Amino acid sequence: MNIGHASEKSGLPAKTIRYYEDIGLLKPDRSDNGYRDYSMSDVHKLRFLQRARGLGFSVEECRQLLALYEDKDRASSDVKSIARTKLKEIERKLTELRELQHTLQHLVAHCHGDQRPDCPILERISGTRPE
Amino acid sequence: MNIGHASEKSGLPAKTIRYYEDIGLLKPDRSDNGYRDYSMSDVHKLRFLQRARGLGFSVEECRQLLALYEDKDRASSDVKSIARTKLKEIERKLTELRELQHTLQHLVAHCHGDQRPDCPILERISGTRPE
DNA sequence: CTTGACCTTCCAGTTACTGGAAGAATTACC
DNA sequence: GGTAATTCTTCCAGTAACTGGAAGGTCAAG
Repeated sequence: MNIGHASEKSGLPAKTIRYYEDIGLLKPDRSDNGYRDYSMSDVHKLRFLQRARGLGFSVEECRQLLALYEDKDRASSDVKSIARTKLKEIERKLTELRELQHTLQHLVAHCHGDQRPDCPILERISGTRPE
Repeated sequence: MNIGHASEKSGLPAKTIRYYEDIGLLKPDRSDNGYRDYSMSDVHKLRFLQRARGLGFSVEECRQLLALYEDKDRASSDVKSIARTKLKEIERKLTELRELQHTLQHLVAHCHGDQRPDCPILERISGTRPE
């Protein structure tokens, strides 16, 4: 599969896909014509990268998460340790996202565009006064 | 409140706080000595920025979300429209985060570090085969 | 057989910070 | 009161993670 198709399947621009190769996140085969040739596994990685980056994980965190898949020979305790660390992070993100969700839901349901000077949107957005 | 204290309260480095001022996300008062002076409202904004950026929202998206608070005189239909758009985005992020969470939970619970060549971690991480 | 879409590499520009220098203001200690 | 450490200021340069564009090779359609 060439880069255009991989781009469609993963939701990442071709530019970004080449960049991820540059920094060593994946290394697709090359066809005889020199074109990159992406396997299904490559596409899975790209799709994962597209998601994880959009969820605020850094490229280095993504590299670690991909390594959980790549390093199947890694001691399972290492894998579990990394996974557990990331799980805590995910739970934090889930909580924060739900708080933001509730705030915006409240805004949609109750905001009338008035000038109330004590509008508490930000307090709740910022998590200072979680609902 | 000076920048060091605002940094502590918001979880953002002072450098980043000054940067956010440079690009117009907030404009704290200045004390007589020239030091920046942050109000509680400023700190709420900073805390919100810290969270929203960590959840994968761009600075421009954050600017829009802050505007929901700032522009209280904006027509409520505009506010609601923006909020609804962001709500869809948040729901997508929540779904993706939960999928990633389930994958890692599975990994912690069942991975034994073996060499199974058909290890389906990535398929599930990438959302190609959601659980 | 050429036109157009898609691929290649390379180099420069953008976004969102991040580090460090040089100097002024405040606080902490003797 | 003096001075040393801390915290603040601005400015300028560097990094991370892309993103755009040029110059050119490959390939499928008409």
